[in-house]
Amino acid sequence: MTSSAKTTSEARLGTSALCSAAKAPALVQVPAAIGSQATVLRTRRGQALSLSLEGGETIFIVRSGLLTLQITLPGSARQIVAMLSSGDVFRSSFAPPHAEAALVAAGAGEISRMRLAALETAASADPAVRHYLDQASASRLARQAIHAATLGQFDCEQRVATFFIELALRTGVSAASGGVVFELPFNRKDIADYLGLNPDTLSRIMSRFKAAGLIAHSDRNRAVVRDVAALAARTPAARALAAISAGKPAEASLHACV
Amino acid sequence: MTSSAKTTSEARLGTSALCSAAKAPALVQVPAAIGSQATVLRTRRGQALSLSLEGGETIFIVRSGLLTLQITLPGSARQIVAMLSSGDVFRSSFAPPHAEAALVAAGAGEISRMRLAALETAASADPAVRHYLDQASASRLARQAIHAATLGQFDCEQRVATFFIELALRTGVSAASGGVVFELPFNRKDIADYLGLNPDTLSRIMSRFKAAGLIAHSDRNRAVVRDVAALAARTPAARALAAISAGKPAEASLHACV
DNA sequence: AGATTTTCTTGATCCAGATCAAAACTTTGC
DNA sequence: GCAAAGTTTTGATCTGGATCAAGAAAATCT
Repeated sequence: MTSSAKTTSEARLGTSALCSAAKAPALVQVPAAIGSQATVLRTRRGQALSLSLEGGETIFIVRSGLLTLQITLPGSARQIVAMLSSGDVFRSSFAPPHAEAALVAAGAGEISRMRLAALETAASADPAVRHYLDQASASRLARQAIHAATLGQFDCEQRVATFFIELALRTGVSAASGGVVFELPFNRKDIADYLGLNPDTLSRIMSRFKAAGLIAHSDRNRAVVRDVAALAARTPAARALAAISAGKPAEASLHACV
Repeated sequence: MTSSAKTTSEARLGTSALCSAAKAPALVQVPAAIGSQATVLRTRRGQALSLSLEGGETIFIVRSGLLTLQITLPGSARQIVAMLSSGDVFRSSFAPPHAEAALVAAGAGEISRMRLAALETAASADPAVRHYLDQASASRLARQAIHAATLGQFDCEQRVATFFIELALRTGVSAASGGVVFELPFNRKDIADYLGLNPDTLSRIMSRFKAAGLIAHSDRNRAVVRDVAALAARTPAARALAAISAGKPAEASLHACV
Protein backbone atom coordinates (compact mmCIF):
# COMPACT_ATOMS: atom_id res chain seq x y z
CA MET A 1 0.00 0.00 0.00
CA THR A 2 2.92 2.29 -0.49
CA SER A 3 1.10 5.22 -1.93
CA SER A 4 3.43 5.78 -4.81
CA ALA A 5 0.58 6.34 -7.23
CA LYS A 6 -0.89 9.02 -5.07
CA THR A 7 -0.66 12.08 -7.22
CA THR A 8 -2.46 11.05 -10.33
CA SER A 9 -2.80 14.52 -11.70
CA GLU A 10 0.89 15.19 -11.65
CA ALA A 11 0.58 17.74 -14.37
CA ARG A 12 3.60 19.91 -13.98
CA LEU A 13 3.73 22.58 -16.54
CA GLY A 14 4.61 25.41 -14.26
CA THR A 15 4.88 28.48 -16.39
CA SER A 16 5.40 30.87 -13.55
CA ALA A 17 9.11 31.10 -14.27
CA LEU A 18 10.44 30.49 -10.79
CA CYS A 19 8.13 27.63 -10.09
CA SER A 20 8.70 25.46 -13.09
CA ALA A 21 11.35 23.10 -11.82
CA ALA A 22 8.86 20.32 -11.19
CA LYS A 23 10.13 16.81 -10.74
CA ALA A 24 8.47 13.48 -10.22
CA PRO A 25 7.11 13.16 -6.69
CA ALA A 26 9.70 11.51 -4.50
CA LEU A 27 7.71 10.69 -1.40
CA VAL A 28 9.44 10.19 1.86
CA GLN A 29 9.46 6.46 1.58
CA VAL A 30 7.73 4.52 4.29
CA PRO A 31 9.92 1.44 4.62
CA ALA A 32 8.27 -1.66 3.26
CA ALA A 33 9.08 -3.55 6.43
CA ILE A 34 6.36 -1.53 8.09
CA GLY A 35 3.04 -2.73 6.86
CA SER A 36 3.43 -6.44 7.21
CA GLN A 37 2.06 -6.01 10.72
CA ALA A 38 -0.31 -3.17 9.94
CA THR A 39 -4.02 -2.95 9.39
CA VAL A 40 -4.97 -0.55 6.64
CA LEU A 41 -7.78 1.84 7.43
CA ARG A 42 -9.57 3.74 4.70
CA THR A 43 -10.87 6.99 6.03
CA ARG A 44 -13.67 9.24 4.96
CA ARG A 45 -14.12 12.88 5.74
CA GLY A 46 -14.75 13.58 9.40
CA GLN A 47 -14.00 10.08 10.58
CA ALA A 48 -12.44 9.97 14.03
CA LEU A 49 -9.86 7.28 14.62
CA SER A 50 -10.05 5.64 17.99
CA LEU A 51 -6.79 6.31 19.76
CA SER A 52 -6.95 3.68 22.43
CA LEU A 53 -6.74 0.22 21.04
CA GLU A 54 -6.93 -2.08 24.04
CA GLY A 55 -3.74 -3.94 24.67
CA GLY A 56 -1.06 -1.37 24.25
CA GLU A 57 -0.11 1.75 22.46
CA THR A 58 -1.35 2.28 18.91
CA ILE A 59 0.68 3.65 16.01
CA PHE A 60 -0.83 5.31 12.96
CA ILE A 61 1.11 5.93 9.79
CA VAL A 62 -0.46 8.12 7.17
CA ARG A 63 -0.13 6.61 3.68
CA SER A 64 -2.32 9.15 1.92
CA GLY A 65 -4.83 11.78 2.79
CA LEU A 66 -4.78 14.24 5.64
CA LEU A 67 -5.45 13.83 9.34
CA THR A 68 -5.88 16.47 11.98
CA LEU A 69 -5.02 16.17 15.63
CA GLN A 70 -7.51 18.12 17.64
CA ILE A 71 -7.74 18.71 21.34
CA THR A 72 -10.36 20.36 23.47
CA LEU A 73 -9.30 21.33 26.95
CA PRO A 74 -12.18 21.52 29.41
CA GLY A 75 -13.87 24.89 29.20
CA SER A 76 -11.89 25.96 26.18
CA ALA A 77 -12.50 25.87 22.45
CA ARG A 78 -11.15 23.18 20.17
CA GLN A 79 -7.61 23.59 18.89
CA ILE A 80 -6.41 21.82 15.79
CA VAL A 81 -2.89 21.12 16.88
CA ALA A 82 -1.42 19.59 13.77
CA MET A 83 -2.08 18.38 10.25
CA LEU A 84 -0.61 15.00 9.44
CA SER A 85 -0.03 13.97 5.86
CA SER A 86 1.59 11.22 3.91
CA GLY A 87 4.52 9.71 5.77
CA ASP A 88 3.64 11.11 9.18
CA VAL A 89 3.61 8.89 12.21
CA PHE A 90 1.30 9.27 15.16
CA ARG A 91 1.40 7.36 18.43
CA SER A 92 -1.48 7.37 20.85
CA SER A 93 0.88 8.56 23.57
CA PHE A 94 1.41 11.79 21.61
CA ALA A 95 -2.06 12.88 22.59
CA PRO A 96 -2.15 14.79 25.85
CA PRO A 97 -4.28 13.28 28.63
CA HIS A 98 -7.46 15.01 29.85
CA ALA A 99 -7.66 16.86 26.59
CA GLU A 100 -10.38 15.13 24.58
CA ALA A 101 -7.85 14.42 21.90
CA ALA A 102 -9.01 13.07 18.56
CA LEU A 103 -7.38 12.13 15.33
CA VAL A 104 -9.81 13.06 12.59
CA ALA A 105 -9.56 12.41 8.87
CA ALA A 106 -9.97 15.56 6.82
CA GLY A 107 -10.85 13.55 3.75
CA ALA A 108 -10.45 10.20 2.10
CA GLY A 109 -7.15 8.53 2.83
CA GLU A 110 -5.32 5.43 3.87
CA ILE A 111 -3.84 4.90 7.30
CA SER A 112 -1.76 1.98 8.52
CA ARG A 113 -2.48 1.06 12.08
CA MET A 114 -0.42 -1.24 14.29
CA ARG A 115 0.63 -1.92 17.83
CA LEU A 116 3.76 -0.38 19.25
CA ALA A 117 5.15 -3.82 19.88
CA ALA A 118 4.87 -4.76 16.22
CA LEU A 119 6.53 -1.59 15.08
CA GLU A 120 9.26 -2.03 17.64
CA THR A 121 9.98 -5.47 16.28
CA ALA A 122 10.25 -4.10 12.76
CA ALA A 123 12.49 -1.29 13.93
CA SER A 124 14.85 -3.62 15.76
CA ALA A 125 15.16 -5.79 12.70
CA ASP A 126 15.64 -3.01 10.17
CA PRO A 127 17.67 0.16 10.78
CA ALA A 128 15.84 1.86 7.92
CA VAL A 129 12.63 1.63 9.91
CA ARG A 130 14.28 3.10 12.96
CA HIS A 131 15.73 5.92 10.91
CA TYR A 132 12.39 6.58 9.31
CA LEU A 133 10.69 6.84 12.68
CA ASP A 134 13.36 9.19 13.95
CA GLN A 135 12.98 11.40 10.92
CA ALA A 136 9.25 11.43 11.29
CA SER A 137 9.26 12.58 14.87
CA ALA A 138 11.97 15.15 14.23
CA SER A 139 9.93 16.58 11.41
CA ARG A 140 6.76 16.66 13.52
CA LEU A 141 8.56 18.47 16.31
CA ALA A 142 10.13 20.98 13.94
CA ARG A 143 6.76 21.73 12.37
CA GLN A 144 5.24 22.02 15.80
CA ALA A 145 7.85 24.62 16.66
CA ILE A 146 6.95 26.65 13.61
CA HIS A 147 3.30 26.33 14.44
CA ALA A 148 3.98 27.70 17.90
CA ALA A 149 5.70 30.70 16.36
CA THR A 150 2.78 31.12 13.98
CA LEU A 151 0.29 31.17 16.83
CA GLY A 152 2.43 33.21 19.15
CA GLN A 153 3.90 35.87 16.88
CA PHE A 154 2.14 36.18 13.54
CA ASP A 155 -0.67 38.53 12.72
CA CYS A 156 -3.70 37.09 11.05
CA GLU A 157 -2.58 37.63 7.45
CA GLN A 158 0.69 35.90 8.14
CA ARG A 159 -1.11 32.99 9.73
CA VAL A 160 -3.36 32.45 6.77
CA ALA A 161 -0.48 32.72 4.32
CA THR A 162 1.41 30.17 6.41
CA PHE A 163 -1.51 27.78 6.27
CA PHE A 164 -1.73 27.89 2.49
CA ILE A 165 2.00 27.53 2.01
CA GLU A 166 1.97 24.59 4.38
CA LEU A 167 -0.81 22.81 2.54
CA ALA A 168 0.66 23.61 -0.86
CA LEU A 169 3.99 22.14 0.18
CA ARG A 170 2.47 19.06 1.67
CA THR A 171 -0.25 18.05 -0.70
CA GLY A 172 -0.10 20.41 -3.65
CA VAL A 173 0.82 19.66 -7.24
CA SER A 174 1.87 22.18 -9.85
CA ALA A 175 -0.92 23.07 -12.22
CA ALA A 176 -0.87 23.98 -15.88
CA SER A 177 -1.74 27.53 -14.95
CA GLY A 178 1.54 27.83 -13.11
CA GLY A 179 -0.04 27.74 -9.68
CA VAL A 180 -0.27 24.92 -7.20
CA VAL A 181 -3.50 23.01 -6.73
CA PHE A 182 -4.46 21.06 -3.66
CA GLU A 183 -7.38 19.63 -1.79
CA LEU A 184 -8.77 21.91 0.88
CA PRO A 185 -10.73 19.44 2.95
CA PHE A 186 -11.45 21.90 5.73
CA ASN A 187 -14.24 24.28 6.39
CA ARG A 188 -13.58 27.79 7.64
CA LYS A 189 -14.09 26.81 11.22
CA ASP A 190 -11.43 24.10 10.98
CA ILE A 191 -8.87 26.43 9.49
CA ALA A 192 -9.72 29.07 12.06
CA ASP A 193 -9.25 26.53 14.85
CA TYR A 194 -5.88 25.58 13.45
CA LEU A 195 -4.72 29.17 13.24
CA GLY A 196 -6.25 30.50 16.43
CA LEU A 197 -8.40 32.94 14.49
CA ASN A 198 -12.10 33.43 14.27
CA PRO A 199 -13.90 32.26 11.14
CA ASP A 200 -15.20 35.71 10.20
CA THR A 201 -11.74 37.17 10.25
CA LEU A 202 -10.43 34.24 8.26
CA SER A 203 -13.09 34.69 5.62
CA ARG A 204 -12.18 38.35 5.26
CA ILE A 205 -8.52 37.57 4.81
CA MET A 206 -9.20 34.89 2.26
CA SER A 207 -11.33 37.33 0.31
CA ARG A 208 -8.46 39.79 0.43
CA PHE A 209 -6.04 37.14 -0.84
CA LYS A 210 -8.41 36.23 -3.63
CA ALA A 211 -8.81 39.86 -4.61
CA ALA A 212 -5.03 40.19 -4.68
CA GLY A 213 -4.79 37.22 -7.01
CA LEU A 214 -2.84 35.09 -4.56
CA ILE A 215 -5.29 32.25 -4.25
CA ALA A 216 -8.41 30.96 -5.96
CA HIS A 217 -11.04 28.30 -5.44
CA SER A 218 -11.78 25.84 -8.18
CA ASP A 219 -14.56 24.19 -6.27
CA ARG A 220 -15.50 24.03 -2.62
CA ASN A 221 -12.92 21.46 -1.64
CA ARG A 222 -10.05 22.47 -3.84
CA ALA A 223 -7.86 25.53 -3.80
CA VAL A 224 -5.18 26.98 -6.01
CA VAL A 225 -2.29 29.11 -4.94
CA ARG A 226 -1.85 31.27 -8.00
CA ASP A 227 1.21 33.17 -6.94
CA VAL A 228 3.34 31.07 -4.67
CA ALA A 229 6.17 33.55 -4.42
CA ALA A 230 3.87 36.40 -3.45
CA LEU A 231 2.10 34.29 -0.87
CA ALA A 232 5.39 33.04 0.53
CA ALA A 233 6.51 36.63 0.88
CA ARG A 234 3.64 37.18 3.31
CA THR A 235 4.80 34.67 5.90
CA PRO A 236 8.09 34.53 7.78
CA ALA A 237 7.79 30.75 7.92
CA ALA A 238 7.90 30.02 4.20
CA ARG A 239 11.55 29.04 3.90
CA ALA A 240 11.48 26.97 7.06
CA LEU A 241 8.41 25.06 5.93
CA ALA A 242 9.86 24.46 2.50
CA ALA A 243 13.05 23.09 3.98
CA ILE A 244 11.18 20.74 6.25
CA SER A 245 9.05 19.35 3.49
CA ALA A 246 12.02 18.58 1.30
CA GLY A 247 11.26 15.17 -0.12
CA LYS A 248 7.52 15.63 -0.07
CA PRO A 249 5.61 15.59 -3.36
CA ALA A 250 5.39 19.25 -4.19
CA GLU A 251 8.78 20.12 -2.88
CA ALA A 252 10.86 20.66 -5.95
CA SER A 253 8.45 22.90 -7.76
CA LEU A 254 7.63 25.03 -4.77
CA HIS A 255 10.94 25.20 -3.13
CA ALA A 256 12.25 27.44 -5.84
CA CYS A 257 9.46 29.91 -5.20
CA VAL A 258 9.75 30.03 -1.48
CA MET B 1 -12.51 9.23 21.99
CA THR B 2 -9.81 8.87 24.53
CA SER B 3 -10.83 10.67 27.66
CA SER B 4 -13.63 8.53 28.90
CA ALA B 5 -13.03 9.67 32.46
CA LYS B 6 -13.18 13.31 31.58
CA THR B 7 -15.17 14.29 34.67
CA THR B 8 -14.20 17.90 34.91
CA SER B 9 -15.13 18.88 38.40
CA GLU B 10 -13.62 15.91 40.06
CA ALA B 11 -11.41 18.50 41.66
CA ARG B 12 -11.93 18.37 45.32
CA LEU B 13 -11.19 21.98 45.88
CA GLY B 14 -8.47 21.50 48.34
CA THR B 15 -7.19 24.43 50.27
CA SER B 16 -3.46 24.55 50.43
CA ALA B 17 -3.85 21.84 53.04
CA LEU B 18 -4.28 19.25 50.34
CA CYS B 19 -1.19 20.45 48.62
CA SER B 20 1.19 19.78 51.42
CA ALA B 21 1.76 16.11 50.78
CA ALA B 22 5.31 16.73 49.71
CA LYS B 23 7.46 13.74 48.98
CA ALA B 24 11.07 13.34 48.04
CA PRO B 25 11.58 14.19 44.38
CA ALA B 26 11.39 10.98 42.37
CA LEU B 27 12.85 12.04 39.06
CA VAL B 28 11.94 10.33 35.86
CA GLN B 29 14.98 8.16 35.83
CA VAL B 30 17.40 8.70 33.01
CA PRO B 31 18.78 5.21 32.43
CA ALA B 32 22.32 4.84 33.66
CA ALA B 33 23.36 3.32 30.36
CA ILE B 34 23.07 6.78 28.90
CA GLY B 35 25.91 8.83 30.16
CA SER B 36 28.78 6.53 29.59
CA GLN B 37 29.06 8.12 26.16
CA ALA B 38 27.99 11.59 27.17
CA THR B 39 29.85 14.79 27.85
CA VAL B 40 28.43 16.71 30.76
CA LEU B 41 27.92 20.43 30.20
CA ARG B 42 27.37 22.79 33.08
CA THR B 43 25.31 25.71 31.99
CA ARG B 44 24.97 29.21 33.28
CA ARG B 45 22.13 31.61 32.73
CA GLY B 46 21.78 32.72 29.15
CA GLN B 47 24.28 30.27 27.74
CA ALA B 48 23.40 29.11 24.23
CA LEU B 49 24.25 25.52 23.40
CA SER B 50 25.63 24.99 19.96
CA LEU B 51 23.24 22.73 18.10
CA SER B 52 25.46 21.57 15.30
CA LEU B 53 28.30 19.46 16.50
CA GLU B 54 30.25 18.54 13.42
CA GLY B 55 30.05 14.90 12.57
CA GLY B 56 26.43 14.03 13.02
CA GLU B 57 23.36 14.81 14.95
CA THR B 58 23.70 15.91 18.57
CA ILE B 59 21.54 14.81 21.47
CA PHE B 60 21.07 16.78 24.66
CA ILE B 61 19.59 15.31 27.79
CA VAL B 62 18.69 17.65 30.58
CA ARG B 63 19.90 16.35 33.95
CA SER B 64 19.02 19.44 35.94
CA GLY B 65 18.12 23.05 35.32
CA LEU B 66 15.94 24.49 32.61
CA LEU B 67 16.54 25.04 28.91
CA THR B 68 14.46 26.99 26.44
CA LEU B 69 14.14 26.32 22.76
CA GLN B 70 13.78 29.61 20.95
CA ILE B 71 13.30 30.31 17.29
CA THR B 72 13.26 33.53 15.34
CA LEU B 73 11.76 33.36 11.89
CA PRO B 74 13.05 36.02 9.54
CA GLY B 75 11.17 39.26 9.98
CA SER B 76 9.30 38.00 13.00
CA ALA B 77 9.83 38.24 16.74
CA ARG B 78 11.42 35.52 18.82
CA GLN B 79 9.21 32.72 20.02
CA ILE B 80 10.13 30.55 22.97
CA VAL B 81 8.78 27.28 21.73
CA ALA B 82 9.37 25.03 24.70
CA MET B 83 10.84 24.73 28.14
CA LEU B 84 12.91 21.63 28.72
CA SER B 85 13.56 20.38 32.21
CA SER B 86 15.08 17.43 33.94
CA GLY B 87 14.70 14.26 31.92
CA ASP B 88 13.88 15.95 28.62
CA VAL B 89 15.68 14.94 25.47
CA PHE B 90 16.52 17.28 22.62
CA ARG B 91 17.97 16.33 19.24
CA SER B 92 19.44 18.91 16.93
CA SER B 93 17.06 17.73 14.21
CA PHE B 94 14.14 18.91 16.33
CA ALA B 95 15.07 22.48 15.52
CA PRO B 96 13.42 23.78 12.38
CA PRO B 97 15.73 24.91 9.57
CA HIS B 98 15.98 28.59 8.55
CA ALA B 99 14.64 29.55 11.92
CA GLU B 100 17.60 30.79 13.93
CA ALA B 101 16.93 28.13 16.49
CA ALA B 102 18.79 28.19 19.77
CA LEU B 103 18.83 26.09 22.91
CA VAL B 104 19.43 28.49 25.76
CA ALA B 105 19.96 27.71 29.42
CA ALA B 106 17.61 29.62 31.68
CA GLY B 107 19.85 29.09 34.65
CA ALA B 108 22.51 26.85 36.10
CA GLY B 109 22.11 23.23 35.16
CA GLU B 110 23.69 20.07 33.87
CA ILE B 111 23.22 18.74 30.39
CA SER B 112 24.50 15.49 28.93
CA ARG B 113 25.55 15.82 25.35
CA MET B 114 26.31 12.99 22.94
CA ARG B 115 26.18 11.94 19.34
CA LEU B 116 23.15 10.24 17.91
CA ALA B 117 25.28 7.22 17.05
CA ALA B 118 26.34 6.76 20.66
CA LEU B 119 22.80 7.01 21.92
CA GLU B 120 21.61 4.63 19.26
CA THR B 121 24.15 2.09 20.41
CA ALA B 122 22.98 2.40 23.99
CA ALA B 123 19.37 2.11 22.91
CA SER B 124 19.99 -1.03 20.90
CA ALA B 125 21.73 -2.63 23.81
CA ASP B 126 19.23 -1.70 26.46
CA PRO B 127 15.45 -1.65 25.98
CA ALA B 128 15.10 0.64 28.98
CA VAL B 129 16.97 3.33 27.09
CA ARG B 130 14.73 2.93 24.08
CA HIS B 131 11.65 3.11 26.24
CA TYR B 132 12.96 6.17 27.98
CA LEU B 133 13.54 7.95 24.67
CA ASP B 134 10.08 7.04 23.45
CA GLN B 135 8.54 8.37 26.61
CA ALA B 136 10.52 11.55 26.36
CA SER B 137 9.43 12.37 22.86
CA ALA B 138 5.83 11.43 23.55
CA SER B 139 5.82 13.75 26.52
CA ARG B 140 7.40 16.58 24.50
CA LEU B 141 4.80 16.23 21.78
CA ALA B 142 1.94 16.10 24.23
CA ARG B 143 3.17 19.24 25.94
CA GLN B 144 3.64 20.91 22.60
CA ALA B 145 0.01 20.16 21.80
CA ILE B 146 -1.10 21.82 24.99
CA HIS B 147 1.12 24.77 24.27
CA ALA B 148 -0.52 25.13 20.86
CA ALA B 149 -3.91 25.22 22.52
CA THR B 150 -2.61 27.76 25.01
CA LEU B 151 -1.39 30.05 22.26
CA GLY B 152 -4.33 29.50 19.99
CA GLN B 153 -7.29 29.56 22.35
CA PHE B 154 -6.48 31.00 25.75
CA ASP B 155 -6.91 34.58 26.78
CA CYS B 156 -4.01 36.26 28.45
CA GLU B 157 -4.95 35.41 32.04
CA GLN B 158 -5.31 31.77 31.16
CA ARG B 159 -1.93 31.79 29.49
CA VAL B 160 -0.17 33.22 32.49
CA ALA B 161 -1.89 30.80 34.83
CA THR B 162 -0.84 27.96 32.54
CA PHE B 163 2.75 29.09 32.65
CA PHE B 164 2.89 29.12 36.42
CA ILE B 165 1.20 25.78 36.76
CA GLU B 166 3.60 24.34 34.24
CA LEU B 167 6.65 25.61 36.07
CA ALA B 168 5.28 24.62 39.44
CA LEU B 169 4.68 21.08 38.22
CA ARG B 170 8.04 20.78 36.59
CA THR B 171 10.43 22.38 39.00
CA GLY B 172 8.45 23.35 42.07
CA VAL B 173 8.68 21.95 45.56
CA SER B 174 6.07 22.27 48.26
CA ALA B 175 6.89 24.90 50.80
CA ALA B 176 6.19 24.99 54.50
CA SER B 177 3.64 27.72 53.88
CA GLY B 178 1.56 25.29 51.88
CA GLY B 179 2.42 26.87 48.53
CA VAL B 180 4.85 25.72 45.90
CA VAL B 181 8.18 27.42 45.42
CA PHE B 182 10.26 27.36 42.27
CA GLU B 183 12.99 29.12 40.42
CA LEU B 184 11.77 31.68 37.93
CA PRO B 185 14.85 32.12 35.80
CA PHE B 186 13.11 34.24 33.18
CA ASN B 187 12.61 37.89 32.75
CA ARG B 188 9.26 39.31 31.68
CA LYS B 189 10.26 39.41 28.05
CA ASP B 190 11.10 35.70 28.06
CA ILE B 191 7.80 34.74 29.60
CA ALA B 192 5.97 37.03 27.21
CA ASP B 193 7.73 35.42 24.27
CA TYR B 194 6.76 32.00 25.50
CA LEU B 195 3.12 32.96 25.89
CA GLY B 196 2.74 35.14 22.84
CA LEU B 197 1.92 38.16 24.96
CA ASN B 198 3.52 41.51 25.33
CA PRO B 199 5.57 42.20 28.44
CA ASP B 200 3.42 45.12 29.61
CA THR B 201 0.31 43.00 29.54
CA LEU B 202 2.13 40.20 31.32
CA SER B 203 3.25 42.51 34.05
CA ARG B 204 -0.28 43.72 34.58
CA ILE B 205 -1.61 40.20 34.87
CA MET B 206 1.08 39.17 37.29
CA SER B 207 0.23 42.16 39.44
CA ARG B 208 -3.37 41.11 39.36
CA PHE B 209 -2.46 37.55 40.40
CA LYS B 210 -0.32 38.89 43.22
CA ALA B 211 -3.13 41.13 44.39
CA ALA B 212 -5.46 38.13 44.35
CA GLY B 213 -3.02 36.19 46.53
CA LEU B 214 -2.38 33.54 43.91
CA ILE B 215 1.34 34.07 43.53
CA ALA B 216 4.15 35.89 45.27
CA HIS B 217 7.78 36.69 44.68
CA SER B 218 10.33 35.82 47.30
CA ASP B 219 13.17 37.36 45.38
CA ARG B 220 13.66 38.28 41.75
CA ASN B 221 14.43 34.77 40.57
CA ARG B 222 12.11 32.80 42.71
CA ALA B 223 8.36 32.61 42.78
CA VAL B 224 5.75 31.01 44.99
CA VAL B 225 2.36 29.83 43.95
CA ARG B 226 0.38 30.45 47.11
CA ASP B 227 -2.90 28.95 46.04
CA VAL B 228 -2.37 26.15 43.58
CA ALA B 229 -6.00 25.14 43.37
CA ALA B 230 -7.15 28.67 42.64
CA LEU B 231 -4.49 29.16 40.01
CA ALA B 232 -5.26 25.82 38.43
CA ALA B 233 -8.89 26.84 38.24
CA ARG B 234 -7.86 29.68 35.96
CA THR B 235 -6.45 27.51 33.21
CA PRO B 236 -8.18 24.79 31.21
CA ALA B 237 -4.84 23.01 30.87
CA ALA B 238 -4.18 22.30 34.54
CA ARG B 239 -5.31 18.70 34.66
CA ALA B 240 -3.66 17.82 31.40
CA LEU B 241 -0.34 19.28 32.50
CA ALA B 242 -0.54 17.54 35.84
CA ALA B 243 -1.16 14.21 34.18
CA ILE B 244 1.78 14.65 31.84
CA SER B 245 4.17 15.54 34.58
CA ALA B 246 3.29 12.49 36.62
CA GLY B 247 6.61 11.20 37.85
CA LYS B 248 8.26 14.59 37.93
CA PRO B 249 9.46 15.98 41.25
CA ALA B 250 6.53 18.05 42.33
CA GLU B 251 3.93 15.73 41.02
CA ALA B 252 2.49 14.08 44.07
CA SER B 253 1.97 17.22 46.04
CA LEU B 254 0.52 19.25 43.22
CA HIS B 255 -1.53 16.68 41.49
CA ALA B 256 -4.00 16.62 44.31
CA CYS B 257 -4.57 20.34 43.93
CA VAL B 258 -4.95 20.42 40.20
C1' DA C 1 28.26 54.48 48.11
C1' DG C 2 26.59 56.87 44.16
C1' DA C 3 25.91 56.72 39.09
C1' DT C 4 24.33 54.36 35.10
C1' DT C 5 21.85 50.96 32.78
C1' DT C 6 18.46 47.67 32.47
C1' DT C 7 14.16 45.72 33.77
C1' DC C 8 9.58 46.21 35.58
C1' DT C 9 5.26 48.60 36.59
C1' DT C 10 1.44 51.41 35.55
C1' DG C 11 -1.44 54.83 33.36
C1' DA C 12 -3.40 56.64 28.85
C1' DT C 13 -4.49 55.66 24.22
C1' DC C 14 -5.30 52.97 20.10
C1' DC C 15 -6.32 49.34 16.86
C1' DA C 16 -6.40 44.45 14.98
C1' DG C 17 -9.29 41.19 15.29
C1' DA C 18 -13.43 39.42 17.93
C1' DT C 19 -18.25 39.60 18.22
C1' DC C 20 -22.83 40.43 16.57
C1' DA C 21 -26.15 40.39 12.93
C1' DA C 22 -28.01 39.74 8.62
C1' DA C 23 -27.82 38.50 3.91
C1' DA C 24 -25.99 35.26 0.18
C1' DC C 25 -24.68 30.76 -1.00
C1' DT C 26 -24.49 25.47 -0.62
C1' DT C 27 -25.91 21.30 0.61
C1' DT C 28 -29.29 17.89 2.00
C1' DG C 29 -33.67 15.94 2.42
C1' DC C 30 -38.22 15.01 0.79
C1' DG D 1 -38.23 21.27 -7.38
C1' DC D 2 -38.82 23.49 -3.00
C1' DA D 3 -37.86 23.81 1.93
C1' DA D 4 -34.82 23.48 5.72
C1' DA D 5 -30.40 23.44 7.56
C1' DG D 6 -25.93 24.39 7.30
C1' DT D 7 -21.82 27.45 5.63
C1' DT D 8 -19.69 31.52 4.13
C1' DT D 9 -19.45 36.38 3.31
C1' DT D 10 -19.81 41.06 4.59
C1' DG D 11 -20.99 45.12 7.20
C1' DA D 12 -21.27 47.54 11.86
C1' DT D 13 -19.66 47.68 16.40
C1' DC D 14 -16.97 46.62 20.41
C1' DT D 15 -13.00 45.26 23.25
C1' DG D 16 -8.85 42.76 24.96
C1' DG D 17 -4.41 43.48 24.56
C1' DA D 18 -0.87 46.08 22.09
C1' DT D 19 1.52 50.27 21.97
C1' DC D 20 3.36 54.46 23.84
C1' DA D 21 5.33 56.95 27.54
C1' DA D 22 6.87 58.06 32.03
C1' DG D 23 8.28 56.57 36.51
C1' DA D 24 9.96 53.21 40.02
C1' DA D 25 13.03 49.35 41.22
C1' DA D 26 16.76 46.29 40.49
C1' DA D 27 20.98 45.16 38.81
C1' DT D 28 25.58 46.51 37.35
C1' DC D 29 29.41 49.35 37.28
C1' DT D 30 33.12 52.66 39.10
